[in-house]
Amino acid sequence: MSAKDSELTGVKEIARRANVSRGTVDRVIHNRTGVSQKTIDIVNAIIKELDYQPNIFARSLASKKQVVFAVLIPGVSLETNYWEEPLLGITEAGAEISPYGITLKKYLYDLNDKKSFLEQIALIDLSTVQGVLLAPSFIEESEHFVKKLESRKIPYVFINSDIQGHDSLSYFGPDLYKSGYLSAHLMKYLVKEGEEILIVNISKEIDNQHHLLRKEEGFRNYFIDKKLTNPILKIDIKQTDYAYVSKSIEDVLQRHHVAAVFVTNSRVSTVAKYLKRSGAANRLLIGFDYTKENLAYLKSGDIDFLICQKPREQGYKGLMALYQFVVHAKVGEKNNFMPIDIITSENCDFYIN
Amino acid sequence: MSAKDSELTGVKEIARRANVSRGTVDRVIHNRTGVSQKTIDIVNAIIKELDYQPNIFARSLASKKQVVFAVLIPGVSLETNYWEEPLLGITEAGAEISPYGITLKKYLYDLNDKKSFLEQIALIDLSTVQGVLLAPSFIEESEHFVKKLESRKIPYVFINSDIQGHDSLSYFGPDLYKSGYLSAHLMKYLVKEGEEILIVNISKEIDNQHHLLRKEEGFRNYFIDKKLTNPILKIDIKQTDYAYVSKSIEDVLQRHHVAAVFVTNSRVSTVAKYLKRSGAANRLLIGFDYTKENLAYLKSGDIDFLICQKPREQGYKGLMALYQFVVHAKVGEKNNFMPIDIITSENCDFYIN
DNA sequence: CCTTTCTTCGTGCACGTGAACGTTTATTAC
DNA sequence: GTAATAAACGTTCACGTGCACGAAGAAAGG
Repeated sequence: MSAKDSELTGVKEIARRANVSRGTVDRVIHNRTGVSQKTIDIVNAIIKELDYQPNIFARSLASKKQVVFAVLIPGVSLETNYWEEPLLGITEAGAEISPYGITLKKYLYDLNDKKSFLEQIALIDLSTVQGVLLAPSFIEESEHFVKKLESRKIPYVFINSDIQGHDSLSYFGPDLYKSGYLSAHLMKYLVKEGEEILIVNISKEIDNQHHLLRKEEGFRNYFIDKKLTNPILKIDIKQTDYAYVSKSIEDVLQRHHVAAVFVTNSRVSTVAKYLKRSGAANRLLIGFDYTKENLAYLKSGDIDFLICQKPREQGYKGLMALYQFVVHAKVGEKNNFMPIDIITSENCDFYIN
Repeated sequence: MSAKDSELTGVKEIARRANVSRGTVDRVIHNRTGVSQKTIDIVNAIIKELDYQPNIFARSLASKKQVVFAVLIPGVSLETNYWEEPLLGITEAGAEISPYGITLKKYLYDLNDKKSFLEQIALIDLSTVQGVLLAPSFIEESEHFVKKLESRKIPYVFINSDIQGHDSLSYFGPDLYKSGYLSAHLMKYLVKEGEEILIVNISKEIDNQHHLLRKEEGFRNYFIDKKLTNPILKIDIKQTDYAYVSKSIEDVLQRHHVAAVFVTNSRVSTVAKYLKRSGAANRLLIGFDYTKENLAYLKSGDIDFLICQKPREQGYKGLMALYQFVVHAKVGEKNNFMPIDIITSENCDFYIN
């Protein structure tokens, strides 16, 4: 750590102990050719023994190589500007580490369009990339992509939603199951026993987004765990425009007496809009994310609660974790669940995304 | 920014343009002696023109100097472990920047003892310190200290509470006035018009801690702004032990019919303890901070709301701001108010301090 | 045995800055 | 005017690492 240990550390010391030159040690460290297996083993043993950490200052000085991170997340869409926030956090972290020679390349895909996800992936030149930060919105395609990353030994960090069973460096985002669970908990307080509850999934790609599915699972399991008898209805709405959404909701509300609505993503404002216009705003409405539209309906009383999970921090911390690993070889926690913030009209003015 | 600009930047280029040697430029940059005023002016002009930013890698490589930051905050006390959290954030940031040669020196004082604050200050050897992160709990003493820092041109960052009118680099903490204001807002929802409200300040050094005073001010002003008629009582309790606190509260409660209690700091658990024991827990109780004790009373229903303001993040961001300034000469926002989180028994399990 | 080729390794320069040391020029003292 | 001193500036090495170049030795082929 301290500068005085210089005689006991560094490539020079390793070389001295191994009775080889600095160049040879360097070759071992960088897995370059031209070293006998015997020497490799000796050097590696000493590296391990000394717990050698390369001096990143000297390294960056000597090498003109820039470290490049690819960022693969949704862009802002017409229906929601949610993804502005993670991007802000990412940009902030990017600015912080840019003095250390890190460059970001951003690839923004359309959350409504699986094809654009693949297109953006195709644009990433993996041979020039030392790490990837991604939101794995489409399960299968993401899995395929991260397998490619793994085979190339490129570290990657998930944000916003996780894919289990893969060797990601870490995950920063909600505990999806628990956010659904908490939403149910909140709802229980405000509906009476036996009243009907409606779950609304709005997404062109519902089946591919386990994001929504996990939340629904958590929500339902709360009612099961607590042995509550409220009937739970559900609709999947695969078009995101207002006309289609409102019609779908209307359909259900005509046939059922729904006391509370749970929208599994930030599209809750679309539902709020309909409920308000149709004069049915007295129903309890819970949804996700502190977007501009949602905020307006929260303030007007049409949305009762918004669940929010620090989108900006997800981006910031996700990128930082990647940086800490790639540059400093520091491994942090694998799962980093964001707090589940409950936003109401009372505290919304003080919330920071 | 990029490595290719190397010919156009750096000390070498400055020297070339000024027709002097690198050594002379170096002397100007570091305000060392041995350069004529004329040369100094020329070099400085060029530095400004080129917007020269020293290469921190080369700098740290060449210089064995360690950067030292002093951290001056309260230690954990018997009554509250609140200060664990800022310290955690500080330690986390410290670990992150330690590869860049930053060392922390921690000076923990007793929040209940003004003398210990002065003692810790006396321990700080300012000639070895390049920056200070502090919680200015005692107004006058803090002012005196930061004046000394200013005269030595040592940058400093406030956390937790701010002192106006000083040249701090920045502030990370609550907008005290607004947190009082929001508390009042919450309280309004749950008391009826005309019911009596009690403000409780618990601290050995109330008069010195504008922390408490500003919160009270915000709280009172809400009721004034909204033209509410609830009588507002107040007690200052200058001993922090349970016996004394409970007696003080009991005193008031016997003489008044109090519907709601607002405790201006984390000592709210002491009040909760009394209310619970005395069987008077049906009163609304609002206080501050996500401490272990408070959490227990929140879950048991004896505390209704906790206002919390990211103590850990205050520490983390405060130290980072200091680092960004000292090492990268980056100036961020001066006032960084933390979000005002409302913790209830519903979301407390998901909160991150 | 000599030449060629390949494997294995050592040496030296470069990165941009800090700082000690050396050199030149200007100033002062006698 | 000369020596002594001070002021102003130039030169050089060091920091730890990456990388190009080339050397030494072993292996292979004739």
